[in-house]
Parts: sequence; structure tokens; C-alpha cells
Amino acid sequence: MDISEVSKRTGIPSSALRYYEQKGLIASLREPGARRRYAPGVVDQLALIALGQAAGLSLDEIRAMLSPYGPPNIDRQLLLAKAAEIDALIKRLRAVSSGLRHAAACPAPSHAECPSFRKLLKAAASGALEKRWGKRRWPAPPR
Amino acid sequence: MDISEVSKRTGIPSSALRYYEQKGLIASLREPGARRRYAPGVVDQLALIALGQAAGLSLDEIRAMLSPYGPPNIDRQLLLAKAAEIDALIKRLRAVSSGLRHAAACPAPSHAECPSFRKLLKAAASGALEKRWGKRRWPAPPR
DNA sequence: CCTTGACTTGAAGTCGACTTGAACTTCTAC
DNA sequence: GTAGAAGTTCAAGTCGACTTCAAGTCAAGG
Repeated sequence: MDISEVSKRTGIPSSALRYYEQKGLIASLREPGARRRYAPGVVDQLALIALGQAAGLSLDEIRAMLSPYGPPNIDRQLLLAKAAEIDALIKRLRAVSSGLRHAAACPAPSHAECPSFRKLLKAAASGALEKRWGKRRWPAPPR
Repeated sequence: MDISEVSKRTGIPSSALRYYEQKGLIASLREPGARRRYAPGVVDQLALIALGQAAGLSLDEIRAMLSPYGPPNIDRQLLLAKAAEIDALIKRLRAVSSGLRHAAACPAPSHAECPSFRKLLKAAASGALEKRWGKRRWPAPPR
């Protein structure tokens, strides 16, 4: 497959494919200087990368586990830690969702006055008011 | 309250507070040129901002609804849309979490060969392989 | 042979939410 | 009155994951 074929199949722009290769996340077979050709397995590889990204792993972390050379070297500890992290995130997101619905529905002039809203607020933003959060990029839903 | 007091109470660095003020998200009462003094309500305001951020709103979107001048001008449509978006995100995150746990547990040499894993993968990454996602910053959990 | 379009490279630009630095002022304590 | 901590402004830097640009190369069709 050539780069545009992979791009079509995965939806990932060719610029991103080149970027991934440059970062060592995928490999292309080719004579130096010529055009890239991809083995079919690269599509699965890219799906794994997408999973890792959805899980909040950085490309560097993903590369550490899924180097295209040799068998995947899975850090099970890290995966479980990330899973736990995501579960915690889900909890907070549920509170955020409730908070938003409440804010949309509650007619109180100032939401800061509504006790149930304050409670949701605390649950949703807990941590924000204690220790600062790190940063993370999350995908938006498929449109 | 002075800026360090607000910072201590909310955990938000003073640099961020100045930034928020510059962006019009919060107000400080003060003689021009002198030090900032904050009304107590600013803490609630900041909690709302944190909620908005946790919900994935940009500071610009938050400002549109929570201008410190005058009553909040809530866009209920937008809030409900964001809530729905978050619910969809939660669904995908659950799949991601399962996927990670599976990847950590499954002894298969190549995960791409395990059918149940492939299914999770699809659910987790769905959309990534169709249309490209937008970008969004999400907070990490409180450490 | 020549055009056209897809590919190549490396470097630079983008985005949002801050942080950091430099240079300066002001408040607090001694 | 003076040190030093904490505040001020404005400009510039940071981070990750890409995208975009400029300039050049290669392959197939007419």
C-alpha cells in the first residue's frame, strides 16, 4: 500500500503518517529516498495507536510499547494504571454531565446559591481546587 | 482578598488568575495601577470556570456565559449539547478502559489476533478511523 | 518528451492555556 | 528608611500533535 491508500483506509492524513514514522511509531518499507510502501499490518498498528491516544497515552508512551520493530513490549502496570485513571475520569465526567444538565435546567438566578448544584460542582471540579491538574488532550466525539 | 489569598483558596496560581482577568473571566476591584483585590464571590466564579473547563468548554465559551459583569448568561442549548458530548465520551472511555485492561491481561502475542480485543478496539477508536477528531484538552485526575 | 499530480524533505507555523522572565513598584517589618 | 517579599506589566516561551509551506523528485498518461 502507498501512503494515500493507508490514509484512505484509516482516515489519518498522510502528514500524520509521516509524523508517526518520524517518531518511530510505524515503519515503512522502501528504498531510501523513494516512496513509502506499507505492509498491511500497519492498519492494525494504527488502530492500536488510536486506542492508546484515546486512553490518554502520549505518542512517546505508545512508542515505548508498540515499537514497529520486534514484538510489542506491553507495560501492563502502566496500562492498568491508565485504566484506573480513566475510570476515575469517567466518574468525574458523570458529575460534570449532571452539573451541566442542572445548570441548563435550574432557574436559580445564581447557581452558586443552589445547594445541589454546589455539590455537583464540588464533585466535578474536585482536585481543581486542591492541586493543579496536568494537561491532557482528549478526542472529541466523531461528528 | 488579595491575589495570593485567592490562589491559596482555589489552588489556581496567581499567574492564571491574572490571565483569567486579562481574558475577562473574572474581575478585580482596585485603584488603577495598584494591587488587585478580590470580592469573596470570585471563588465561586472560579469554581464555575473549573466546571466549564472540566466540561471541555474553552475559556472563551465560558466567558460568554459567565461574564463577571452582570448576571450569567447561560446558553442552555450549549450546555445540553456539551452534556450529551460528555456522555458519548464516557461511553468510549469505558470501552477504552476495558481495552486497556484486556491488553494488560491477554497473553496473546499479538493483540491484533484476539477477536474480543479487536471488538473493543473498534468501539474505543471508532471515529478515529473514519473521520478525524477535533482536539480537546481534558484534565488529568487529581494526583 | 512533457505535463500533471502525488510524493519527498526539512523547517516553520498553529492552537489554547498558561508559565516564565525581565524590569519595575509597593507593601510589611524591622 | 531600607531590605526583601510579593505585587505589577508586557512580551516571549512552552507543550504535544500535528499541519502547512517551499522546493524539489518521481511516475504514468498522452
